[in-house]
Amino acid sequence: MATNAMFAEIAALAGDPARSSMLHALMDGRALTTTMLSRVAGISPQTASGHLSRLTAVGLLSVEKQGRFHYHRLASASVARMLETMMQVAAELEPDRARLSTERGDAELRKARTCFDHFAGQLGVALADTLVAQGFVELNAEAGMVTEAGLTFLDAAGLDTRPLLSRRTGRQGGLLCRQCFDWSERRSHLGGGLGALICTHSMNNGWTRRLDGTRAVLITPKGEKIFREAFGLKINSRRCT
Amino acid sequence: MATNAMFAEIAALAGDPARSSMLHALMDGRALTTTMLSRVAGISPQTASGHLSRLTAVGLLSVEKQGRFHYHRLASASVARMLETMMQVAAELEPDRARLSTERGDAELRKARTCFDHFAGQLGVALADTLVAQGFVELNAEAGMVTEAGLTFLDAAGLDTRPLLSRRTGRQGGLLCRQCFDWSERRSHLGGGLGALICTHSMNNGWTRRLDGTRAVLITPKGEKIFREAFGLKINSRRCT
DNA sequence: GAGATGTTACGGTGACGGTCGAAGCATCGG
DNA sequence: CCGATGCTTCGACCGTCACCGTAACATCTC
Repeated sequence: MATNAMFAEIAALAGDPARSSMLHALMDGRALTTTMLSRVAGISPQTASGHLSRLTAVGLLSVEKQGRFHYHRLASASVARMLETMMQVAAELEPDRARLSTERGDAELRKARTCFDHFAGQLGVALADTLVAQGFVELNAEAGMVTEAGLTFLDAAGLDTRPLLSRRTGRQGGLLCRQCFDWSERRSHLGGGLGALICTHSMNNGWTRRLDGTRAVLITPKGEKIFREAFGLKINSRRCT
Repeated sequence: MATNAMFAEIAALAGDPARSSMLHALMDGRALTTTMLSRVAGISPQTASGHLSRLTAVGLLSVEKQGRFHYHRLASASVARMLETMMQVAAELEPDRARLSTERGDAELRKARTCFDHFAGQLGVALADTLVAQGFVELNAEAGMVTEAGLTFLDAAGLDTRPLLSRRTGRQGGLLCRQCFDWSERRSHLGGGLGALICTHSMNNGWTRRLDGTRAVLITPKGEKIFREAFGLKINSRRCT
């Protein structure tokens, strides 16, 4: 099998701690510079440069030059999903799960973060929960679907679902969509095109914004009001455990 | 992040060519002995034993001792899905895709094979296609769903869908199910619980059987008749390209 | 019990690759 | 034009790990 060698190469690239750190830092879909990533990984810029060159050469990353800065990002959504899946297995195999809750800087990450192109953490799970509770979305461990009522609701909320509907295949149910397993909440939340739509719309309309330098996401007062009143979200009652 | 170290360790384990070969050999869900796996990887049994110990220690594999034989298998469906996802990225990043079609022993693999617990290859894709064409299943790039008519059809074909229905969450559509992207056909096919149900039922009823030592699957005359008459499958017209 | 087979443990060897310092190139600002 | 910043390449060092012999243990067969 020809892909076997490529498989091993990809896994080996992801297997180095320094490269692994950099890939994780890029999992929110943003682009970071070489020096930024070297600091994340705790290595010198020279070493980071070599790593990033290799990751780009095989196609895991893509590079965009802006002046003297080189911005690196994940090359595709497939790569992001691969990292998510590996992350999930890593979380499952983690021997001492109790330590997770007492992790130092993770509190904000656990509350709300981006997962390449959609929300995760308590915000992501709570959004999925409230949409399910209102019958707008169906979700199980294997897949998800937006109901007809859900499409109407999303349109009313100002989210343009037309680009998603173009991918629609059948007519019997609603819009089939991807579900993503949350490694910190150990629950399913919305991913795929629908998750991306909600996330970008929230960012563009000031409902949420990124905390600089991390994957953590801040819910603005405006966003909290909208999430509570329009979506029926109760994020505040969901304390960190 | 505590899972970062575990992530790197998992990736590093999968990154060695010898271990990668063994993991691929186990991707059909069967259990193989240490010596069998050493032959697959082209290394000595001693070396293979060491590799398998490490893979088991972190939890990627599980071992079952039967007399002097040690049977190794993938520890969970999560691990299998992780390997599938990595396989998909590897296929996407493969530089010369034309070579795939002329690959030596891959012809049988491309025709019909198992993907941990469900069918893949031309058989898997054709099964999905015919079920979609008859309105029994809806499928897009992100998810899948069995319609009410599909559930009726499966029951009539002798497949017990009750264990799947217990996971069902909503009532509006049908049964949400996992879709799996086929790295050789570059199309979606049925995975998850539904895919596993079809595969095990086919194996148990003699519709298909495994070609010894590989992931390739042989469609028996009985199975071909059933697939053609009951499922409306046209696998023979789909020649290797 | 004796021989054969499957598996694991140990020690030594060799190669791959991660790391940083030094140096060179590109870009921005003054 | 010149210094500063970001990035890359090169060379050398060094730790890690895959690999195989050899040997020991477990199990099955005769």
